[in-house]
Amino acid sequence: MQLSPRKHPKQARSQALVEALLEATARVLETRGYESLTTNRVADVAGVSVGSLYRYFPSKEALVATVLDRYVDRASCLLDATLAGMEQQSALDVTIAVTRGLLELKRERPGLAYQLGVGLPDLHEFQRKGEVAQRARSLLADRLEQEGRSDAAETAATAVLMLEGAMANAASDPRAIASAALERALLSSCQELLASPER
Amino acid sequence: MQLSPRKHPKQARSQALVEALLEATARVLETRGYESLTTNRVADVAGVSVGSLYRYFPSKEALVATVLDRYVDRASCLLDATLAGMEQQSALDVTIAVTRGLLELKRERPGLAYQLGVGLPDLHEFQRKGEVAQRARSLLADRLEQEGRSDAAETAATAVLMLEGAMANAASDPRAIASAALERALLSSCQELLASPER
Amino acid sequence: MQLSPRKHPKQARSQALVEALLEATARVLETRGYESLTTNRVADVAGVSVGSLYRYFPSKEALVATVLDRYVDRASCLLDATLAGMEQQSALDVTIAVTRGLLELKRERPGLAYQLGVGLPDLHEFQRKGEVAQRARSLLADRLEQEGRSDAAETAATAVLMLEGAMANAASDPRAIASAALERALLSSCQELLASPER
Amino acid sequence: MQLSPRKHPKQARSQALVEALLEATARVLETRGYESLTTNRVADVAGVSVGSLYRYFPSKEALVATVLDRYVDRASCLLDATLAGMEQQSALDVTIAVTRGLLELKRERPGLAYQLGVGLPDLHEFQRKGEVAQRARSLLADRLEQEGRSDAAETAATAVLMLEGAMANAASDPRAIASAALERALLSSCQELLASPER
DNA sequence: GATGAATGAGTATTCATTCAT
DNA sequence: TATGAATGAATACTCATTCAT
Repeated sequence: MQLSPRKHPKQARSQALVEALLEATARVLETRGYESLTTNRVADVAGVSVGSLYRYFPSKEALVATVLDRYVDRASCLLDATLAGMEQQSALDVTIAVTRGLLELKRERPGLAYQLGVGLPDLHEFQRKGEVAQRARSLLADRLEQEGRSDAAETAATAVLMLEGAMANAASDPRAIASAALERALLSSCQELLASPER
Repeated sequence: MQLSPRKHPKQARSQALVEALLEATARVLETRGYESLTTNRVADVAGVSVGSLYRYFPSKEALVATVLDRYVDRASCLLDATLAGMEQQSALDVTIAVTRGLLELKRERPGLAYQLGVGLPDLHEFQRKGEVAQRARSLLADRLEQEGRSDAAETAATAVLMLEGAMANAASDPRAIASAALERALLSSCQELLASPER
Repeated sequence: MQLSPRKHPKQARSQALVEALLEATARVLETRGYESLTTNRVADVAGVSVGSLYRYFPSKEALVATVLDRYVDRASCLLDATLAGMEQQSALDVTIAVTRGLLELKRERPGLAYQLGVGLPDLHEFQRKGEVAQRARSLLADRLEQEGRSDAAETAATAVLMLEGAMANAASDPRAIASAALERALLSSCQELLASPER
Repeated sequence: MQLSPRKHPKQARSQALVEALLEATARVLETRGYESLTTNRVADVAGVSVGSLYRYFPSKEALVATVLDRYVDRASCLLDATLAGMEQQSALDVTIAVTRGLLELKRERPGLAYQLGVGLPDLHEFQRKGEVAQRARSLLADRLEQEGRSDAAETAATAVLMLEGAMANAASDPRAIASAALERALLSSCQELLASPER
């Protein structure tokens, strides 16, 4: 019996393949956009055959959807993590913390953030795209309501849409998304929107 | 007796056809996105044959580019019109006025605004997409510099990116783009970003 | 009652139209070749509408076939005219005379001769293309037989094919078709082929 | 035990496919002409899908150009081979030898020879069509000059044009191209044109 | 399992032909 | 009758997906 150098050779290989494909997809998305993403190109970049691609992903859309899923998962976890220790804090503080986190996330791979944020067609398979925004919206609405805001839902929706749009758009320019000015601007708009009691 | 209802029957027909095609293009864009826009579909929706489409537009891209052009033209004129009577006013006031104008424009056809804003691939034919944002950026930067802001360029870039992204994203949801809260939020973020001297 | 300036105004106009179309067809053939000949291009060059083209010619092929017909007719008449006064002369002399005549004809519009000779696809409508050659062949064969040649048919076929091919090909280069050397060469090959009793 | 019937299965298959496509192209050319040659028809005749055609040939023109290339290559090699042992011989003898060789080549597939010779439109991709004729012309001109002919260039041009045209045209009729009379006629016209000092 | 050649439905575009004005 | 805008079948080519090796 061998000293398991790898848990499950077969599964490990599969996993590596899947990873290579997802990374290749992300890279093609960043460099060429969804319009130019073909399964053959992805397979090439990943260094595997198209056949292998189709062993692990049933369609081109499923491939991209998985990249999206992971991104959404990370953002969603980040949301959870941020929320974790902030049960007692204000909607504004939470929003600021979340915004900072998401900004940081998007700064890692601005091109990918941009393409996943605004470059995907509206297909059934890509529904999760809006998931984080939705969660953030309802979370924020709840808090605002707890804080006695009567326009909680509306304000939350607005804030999320604004922040998301601004970040996704800024991600089209790596320098813009990285700028401190953007961060300041986003945070101050949060403040304006959330800090004060409604007028 | 009617007052010449049509100047030139021929031209009127051509014009009607062109309009029908552009409107069909806009509709297909709104409902299916660029990815699913085919020349045959546009011709179908316009109620004409593909051949007619190609009599007036040399390519699919030219067709979409014309829809884009018109939109950009309207936005650009709006920019000019807004600027016209505001030579003496502050960067903030001008930005607020422009933002209101653009918001109103995008409220007309949110879906179209969304697709033209973020749904087009980066083709040479669609270069004008960023034109208004660019003009707005340099205009704003100039004003800010006149007002003595040392971070004029950066602030202008940030403001435009934010506003543009926020509006385009909000346009994906007709109710969001129409909401008064969004307008308030955008304007207050303008205020935050532009009103005060840098800190 | 008017002093008929033109016999039949209507017919005259029609005739002018037909001529314009045929000349335009010839010109397009010369300058662009059959591959690039479109009915719209011909109508443009003729200065009339496509609709008018189709009033007088049922199809693109019919149009080209008519140009071909006229050319074949001219060549055929030339053949008749040449033959007319030569009933008593040798096969060689007749062939030389005919060759000279055809050469002269092809020198008028080398480009057209070339395109009609070798540039047309093998369509049913263009069958007359080979007519002159066929007539020449049988005529020549008869004479040779009268002169006692046992290989009359074969020799006639060979001579015609050679002369026709050589002339059509040479017509691709206006200088070549016009050269005295070509004429000398063609005539001497006639001599070689026809003058002597078979060996 | 077989002696490696196939070196590389993969390569062998590709090669077979390419051959099937080229043969199908030649056949469609022979039977229908370039005008009627479509990629789908070629693929059908070859018994493969259009997609496969495009795996090996980037365009319809490239496909036909390859058929042409092979033909031109064969003719060009034949020219070289014929020339090889004839350094000391007369222009006439060389021309006769080359003519005989080309005639033999064209007799293999008269229809293909005809279509490649006169049935292709003047496209950039088909430039090699005139290559053999050009080489023959300059080769012949050189020899004639060495032999003291003052009209070397002109005579060479005429001879080549005549022979080429005659052969291509004769190839339209399998019996004609195969006939001994044609060969005799061509050779005697060479003789006439080249043998004697100019008159 | 992996491969990549093969497939063929789908898309942009052209052009002969028709027909409303 | 003349016009030329409109039609739509046909063609070159692409790319997601399959399957024989």
